[in-house]
Amino acid sequence: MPCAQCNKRGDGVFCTLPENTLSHLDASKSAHQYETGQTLFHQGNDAYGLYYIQAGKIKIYETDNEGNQQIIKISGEGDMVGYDALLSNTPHPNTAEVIEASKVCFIPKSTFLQLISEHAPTHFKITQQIARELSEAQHRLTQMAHKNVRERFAEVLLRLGEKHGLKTAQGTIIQLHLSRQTLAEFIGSSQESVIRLVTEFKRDELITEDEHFIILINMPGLIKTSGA
Amino acid sequence: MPCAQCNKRGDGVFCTLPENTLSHLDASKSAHQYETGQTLFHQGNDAYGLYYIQAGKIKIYETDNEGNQQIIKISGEGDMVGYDALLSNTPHPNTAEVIEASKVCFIPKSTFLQLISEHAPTHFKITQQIARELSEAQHRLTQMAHKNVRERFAEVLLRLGEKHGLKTAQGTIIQLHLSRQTLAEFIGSSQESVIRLVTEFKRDELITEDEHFIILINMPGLIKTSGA
DNA sequence: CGCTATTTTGACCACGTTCAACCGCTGTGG
DNA sequence: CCACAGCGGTTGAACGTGGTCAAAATAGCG
Repeated sequence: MPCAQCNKRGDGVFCTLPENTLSHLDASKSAHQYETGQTLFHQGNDAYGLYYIQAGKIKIYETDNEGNQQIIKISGEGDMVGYDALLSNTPHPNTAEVIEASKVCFIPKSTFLQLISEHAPTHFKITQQIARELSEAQHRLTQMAHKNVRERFAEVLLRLGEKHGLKTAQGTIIQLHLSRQTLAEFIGSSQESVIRLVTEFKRDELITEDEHFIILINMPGLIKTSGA
Repeated sequence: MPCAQCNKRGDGVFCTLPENTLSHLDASKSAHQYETGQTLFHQGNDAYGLYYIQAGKIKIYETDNEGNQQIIKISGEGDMVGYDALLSNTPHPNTAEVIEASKVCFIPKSTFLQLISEHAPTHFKITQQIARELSEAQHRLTQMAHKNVRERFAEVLLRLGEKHGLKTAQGTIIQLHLSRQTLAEFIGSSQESVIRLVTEFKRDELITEDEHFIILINMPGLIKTSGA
């Protein structure tokens, strides 16, 4: 599929590219289909290019030297993946694992770097995005340091609801299959604690579950529980 | 002082600017002296420009809604402050407080944005720096989530040693006056816990103190204690 | 020299992790 | 067709880290 059509989707970083740049992008990019469990790259790998998600879900996580996994984020349609390593010119600081069959475009490093050096508005949009992500990461650090597990869990549910939620009459359905273990890796906690919190949140009618999908049914309650 | 001379110091982001841009910078910038306790900006303030530290130390911290302060970093000579808000076009997500008498240059937002839009190499250097900072923030998140207070404290001492340390025969002197409370705000802990850790680390001959300056005297031991 | 802020120490307690056992479901092989 | 293994989820109990509270010691400072 030519970029000219494809780029209308997504977060718009590449929206303002002129035609000739777009065709150059077309020529050097490649698309690939990934299945659940595959990885785009591993922590420590060199960065060879930028990944752009056309469809699917990708989990970005960091592993510490004791093997604990900390989920940074879950990216979806229209998100870019791997740009941090490209830009800082370091190995990937984290791993990108496909958690739902995905179609992903790959843009080689040289093409990407040339693109941003020649097209300032696109470069600026990317800078903006990283700056926003930096603020968010620092905010999460503050949360992690000072909030207890219950508050962090409520917070994560709200964040997932915003990015991956489908609003229905019933509530906001988080459209991700997440095991208790995975949820625990989000908030830096244990599987067992997450289980007890889910039970509690259901009892307090903040959430329900339907076929492994968590549904947020009381946003104000969750916001209050998150301590915001 | 003209930028042409001044910029030779610092981290080199503005190194490669051509003469005419540099003189424009000269014309619109202003320098100011700040005393301990003053702030450059408060969390929630709009961003009016970029701050460039010529001398001194500035503490960047985020305050949560319960009043807990989480220190993001301590910036010193040659560091830029406040660029995240400028670039993401949001209010400052944190507060910049002077902790040691400082001389700071101020570059208005419009000048800065024009500068990076016209001079791609400088823009790219800034993007690189933010990307690196993003990686670091995400790494700290992982640390905060999975390491205990002792490990985090050792880690913070090492990080401070790298950025603000003076290597002597005696060891690495951290050239900052930091109260126990401030150290606690770094690692997301309590004053009392830090006190007990300092006592312990001294007993184990990892550190000593001289006039409120912490001196790292056993780097390998600290690295081991940090769990790396 | 008194007043305040910071540091220190001790005691207590709660949150949340860890360990262990158990349930329910699914897939696999005898 | 049933037995059994394997996996995710659930529950209970025990323990430990580290936060909180209170009070004393020390250091700064006008």
